Amino acid sequence: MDALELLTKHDIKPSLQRLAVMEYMLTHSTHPTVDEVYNALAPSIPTLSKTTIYNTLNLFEECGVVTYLGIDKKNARFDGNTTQHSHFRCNECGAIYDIMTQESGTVVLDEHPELVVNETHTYYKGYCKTCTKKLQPA
Amino acid sequence: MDALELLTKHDIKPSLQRLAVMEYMLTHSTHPTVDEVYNALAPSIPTLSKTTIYNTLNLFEECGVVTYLGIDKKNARFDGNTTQHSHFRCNECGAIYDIMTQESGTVVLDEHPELVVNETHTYYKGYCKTCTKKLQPA
DNA sequence: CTTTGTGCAAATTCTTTGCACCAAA
DNA sequence: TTTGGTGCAAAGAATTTGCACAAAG
Repeated sequence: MDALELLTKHDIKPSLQRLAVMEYMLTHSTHPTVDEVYNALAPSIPTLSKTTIYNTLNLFEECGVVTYLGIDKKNARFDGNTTQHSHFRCNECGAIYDIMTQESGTVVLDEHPELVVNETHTYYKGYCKTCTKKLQPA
Repeated sequence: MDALELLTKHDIKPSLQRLAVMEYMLTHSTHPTVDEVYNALAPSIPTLSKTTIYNTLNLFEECGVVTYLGIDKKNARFDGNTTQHSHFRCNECGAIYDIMTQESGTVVLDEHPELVVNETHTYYKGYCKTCTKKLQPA
C-alpha cells in the first residue's frame, strides 16, 4: 500500500507535506526521530517547518498509521511499519533493529482479564554484534 | 532486601538522600516520575533538590537497582521492582499496572543470535476496567 | 586534607501552542 | 467564503550542566 492510499484510507487529507512524511516513513525502517524526518525532507520542501513534522507524526500516530516507540530515552521515535514486530536497541551505539515475532491475535492477560489490551510493545535491550566485539576484543 | 543492603551491594555510597530515594522506590510500586519522588521526599528532607533526584535515579538505573520505563510519553518513570514483570498502561487515565510474567532465563532471539539481550521490556496499552466502563456505559 | 555528594541557577533540548497566512473545496 | 493545513516565533516542560559549598572518610 502506498502513501496516498494509506492516508486516504484513514481519512487524512493528503497534503504535500503529509504525503512526503508518509512516504518517508514507509521507505525508511530506521525508526526516525522528528529531527531526522525534518532533516531528510527539508531540502526538497524548502518551506517545511519542524512544527509540521510534529503535527503530522502526532496525527499519524492517533490515526494508527505510524507507531510511537518509547525505546529511546532522549527522543520520540516513530515506526511506519505497523505490523506486529518488536525492537532491539543496542545500549552502546543506539542502533535499533526490527525483530520479527509471531502474529498473535487478541491478547488477554491471564491474571487481568478486565484489562482491554490494544497494543503490545516489546523492547529488547543489550549489545549488537559490532559493539560486543568492540567491548570484548579477542 | 532493604535499601541499605541494596545500595551497599552495588557499591553505591548510602547517603541520606540516596537511602530515602531507594526506600521510596522499594515501598511504592507506582512507577513514579522524578517529580513524584521529589514531592514525596521534599517535606522530610527540606534541603532536597530535584537535581539530586535526577542524579540519584540515573545512578540507580546505571547500577541496575531501578529500571527505566519508557511507557509514558511525557515523563521518565522508574520501577524499584527489578524482578521480571511487564506493564499495562491505560490510554485513558494513565494508570500503570504490573503484570506478572514467567521468569525466563537468558533470551536468545531466534533470527538474531548475534544480539546479546540484557533486558526485555513488555508494555501493554489499552483501557482499564474503570475507563472501559466510563467510555461504554451500559 | 581529599574525595564525593548536594543543590542552586542557568543552560539545553524536546515539544507544544498561539496566531497569521495560505491553499483547497 | 469557509475550512483546515502550514509555519514562524514564543512558550512550556523535562532534563542536564557548571559550579560552589558541605559532608564524610
